[in-house]
Amino acid sequence: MQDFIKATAALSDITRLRMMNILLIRECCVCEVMQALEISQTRASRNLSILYDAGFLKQRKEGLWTVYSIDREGIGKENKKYLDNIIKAVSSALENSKTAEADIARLEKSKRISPACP
Amino acid sequence: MQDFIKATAALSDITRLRMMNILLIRECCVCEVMQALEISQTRASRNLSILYDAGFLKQRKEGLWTVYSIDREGIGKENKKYLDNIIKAVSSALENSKTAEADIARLEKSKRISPACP
DNA sequence: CTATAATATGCGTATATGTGCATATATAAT
DNA sequence: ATTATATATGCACATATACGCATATTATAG
Repeated sequence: MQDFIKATAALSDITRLRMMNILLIRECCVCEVMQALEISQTRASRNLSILYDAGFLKQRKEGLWTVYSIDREGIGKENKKYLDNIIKAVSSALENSKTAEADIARLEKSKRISPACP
Repeated sequence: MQDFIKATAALSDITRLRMMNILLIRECCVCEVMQALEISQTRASRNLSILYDAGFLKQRKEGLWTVYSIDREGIGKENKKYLDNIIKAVSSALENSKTAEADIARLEKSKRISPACP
């Protein structure tokens, strides 16, 4: 029950919903999320952590980058069945949103920043 | 998108989740909710309103009582498809919760208070 | 080892949220 | 009308949340 509350609390924020929206398209490092949503680094990092703690995302380090993506395996687990239904709800909630569309448009131009991308 | 945020915010609270739990069993007036969850009148009324505003409940007046119940028709509507998935998530989140069980046990003894029940 | 770059985090602050108390509102009975 | 009862709501307060700024941490490159 507490896990469910954590999950719904994580989604009841527009910044994090927008993050789910672009992550449903493809994995992103923090700086790509910043670019797509046009938000600060702190804000991106903090909110991605919250989605991660709630069980929606997995993360991996790739050089200097922390890459976040939807944790499809974790979400499929029997003891967290509700996450699956929540993700479906997220998808249907994002339909017809101008903001969500604009984020995706910017996502397409977003790149990992500088030095040398793998 | 704002509606979805309202809906998830409504569910990210233990009191309101417990309310959904008992309302999934049967409709209740405010005083029955108070008894089942052992909470104050203010708390019951306020939180039921929040669930109502979020689109999960419908209400009707029956004499002095305000009776709340899950709004199954509203939830089924095409433009609020996500509510359906959220309700499924609620149900699966409530499985194996001691608190939820205790609430149901008390719900069975809960009655509309005094004068003359219809 | 030092410098640089991407991300994480401590802290302060503004705003939002949950609650109880007291009181208002509405309905029904006398 | 007056009274009693179930529910709703204004207000105050304590706690939680979201954010930016500055700084710490982690990893790469020279």
